[in-house]
Amino acid sequence: MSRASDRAYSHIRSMILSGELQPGLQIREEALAELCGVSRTPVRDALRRLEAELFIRRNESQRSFVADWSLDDLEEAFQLRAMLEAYAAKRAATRISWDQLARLRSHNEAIKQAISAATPEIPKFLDHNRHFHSLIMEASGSARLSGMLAQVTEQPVVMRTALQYDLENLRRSHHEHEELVMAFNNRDGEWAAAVMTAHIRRAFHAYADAHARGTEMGKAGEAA
Amino acid sequence: MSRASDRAYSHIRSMILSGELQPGLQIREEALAELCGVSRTPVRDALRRLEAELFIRRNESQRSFVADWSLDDLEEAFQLRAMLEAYAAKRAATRISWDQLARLRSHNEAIKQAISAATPEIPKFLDHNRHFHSLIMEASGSARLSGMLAQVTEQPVVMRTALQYDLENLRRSHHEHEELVMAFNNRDGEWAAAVMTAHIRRAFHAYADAHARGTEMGKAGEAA
DNA sequence: CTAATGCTATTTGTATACAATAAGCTGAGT
DNA sequence: ACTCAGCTTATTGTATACAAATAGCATTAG
Repeated sequence: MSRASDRAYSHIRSMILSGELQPGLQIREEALAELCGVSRTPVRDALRRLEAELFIRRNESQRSFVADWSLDDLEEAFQLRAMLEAYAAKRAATRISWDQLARLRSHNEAIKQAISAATPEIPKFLDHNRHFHSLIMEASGSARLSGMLAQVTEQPVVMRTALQYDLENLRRSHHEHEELVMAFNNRDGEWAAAVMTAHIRRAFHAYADAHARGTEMGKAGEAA
Repeated sequence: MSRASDRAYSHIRSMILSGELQPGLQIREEALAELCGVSRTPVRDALRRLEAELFIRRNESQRSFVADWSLDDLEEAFQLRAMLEAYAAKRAATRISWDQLARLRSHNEAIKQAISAATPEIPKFLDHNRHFHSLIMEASGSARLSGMLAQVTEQPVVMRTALQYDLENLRRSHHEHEELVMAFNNRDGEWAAAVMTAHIRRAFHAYADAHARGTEMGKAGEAA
C-alpha cells in the first residue's frame, strides 16, 4: 500500500465515503493530485479502479463525477444484493465450518450488546454487522461472488442505509441474524437463503420509508 | 473509439479472445505498446480495464498474465451465470416488449437454420445465440445486472464452450430457447427463470463432459 | 431577444524520461 | 555440487511536458 497510486486510491475512496467529496461533484485529476500529494499519473490509475467499483462515473466526454445514486438505483442495487447474498447464504449453509459459525454467533452477540445500551451504539452495530455478512461471503467460498457483491454494497449510500434504522429495525436485524445462524447450524440452505432475502429486503424498505419521511410533503417538496 | 487507449483495449482484448495471447502467458507493457503502435501509457490504461473484466490477472509483484481459468473456475462462473441469467429472465418476463419478443423469435429461427444445414454453421449459431441472450438482458432493464453477467460470460473459455457442442446439444439449445419464448409470451417469470437455469446448467455439463472426454484416460493422462 | 459560431480557458489524453522494484544470473564460499 | 550474496537486467511506477479535445463564454447575425 505504499505505492502512490494506492495512496491516491485510499485517499479518494475515503473522501467519498466520508462525504467530503459529495455525490454529483465533478472531480478534476489535477485537484486530486494536489490533495493526495502525487502526480496525475497515479491519480488516473486510482480513478480507473474507483470507476470500475462504481464510486466514480464519467460522462461522454470523460469528465469524472462522484457517483450519485437515485432511489431507483438503490432499489436495483438492493435487489441484486438480496439475490447475491441469498445465494451466498445457500452455499455457505453446506460449507460453513464450526469455527466460522461460532464467530458468526459472537458477532451477533456483540450486535445485541450494541443495541441494548441506553443509547444504541450505531458504529459498533455497523462494524459487527459488516463482519457478520462478510463472514458468510467467506464461507460461501466464491471469490467472484464476493467481488460482485462488493460492487453493490461497498457504496456510500448503501453503507449509510443502516444509519436510518430505528431501534425496532435494529432489533429485527439481530433476530434475523439469529435465524440465519440457526439455518446454518441445521445446514439448511433453502432456509438460510429465504431468511437472507427477507433480511435484505426489510433493510431496503426500512431505509426507503425513512427516506420518504425525510423528503416528504408529497411531490411538491422534493427540491427542498 | 479512436483514442489510443481504446485501440489498445480492443486490440489486446481481441488477441486474447482469438487465442493469439494464450492463457497463462506473461504480458509486458512495452511489448503490447509496440504491438498496438502506441506508448505504454494507454496500454496501462487498457490493462487496468481488462484486469477489472478478468481478462488479465496480476501477481503480487504487479506482473500481468493472460487469465487462465481452471475447470473449477469455470464451474463457479457458470453457477453465477445461471443465477444471474435466471434472475434476468424472471425480470424480463414482465418487462419484455412485443417487438423484443419478435426479435427473440427471429434469432432463434436463425439458430434453427444454422443447425439444420448439412454441416452446422457454428459461427452463425454463436452469433444469434449471443444476440438472443443479450436481448433478454436488455429486456430485464438492469444495467448493473448486465454488467455483472458480462464479467462471467465475456471470457474466452466461456465463449468457447459452445464449440464443444455436438448436434444433440445444439438442438436442445434451440428447443430451450423456444420454451423461453413461450414463457415470456405468457409473462411467466418463474417458468422463464426455471428454463434459463436448466439451459445454462446443461450448457456447462455439455462442455464439462466433452472436456473430460478430451482429457480422459483417468487421472494418468492429464498431462497429455 | 435568440441562436449559432468561433475563440479561449479548462481538462483530459499521450509520449517519454527517469526512478523504483523485482527477477534472474553469476560467482564465491562452504 | 549447492546456496546464498551481490550485481545486472528486465519490468513496472511516477513525474512532467505537450497534444488533443471539450466546455463555456462572448460576440454577432438574424
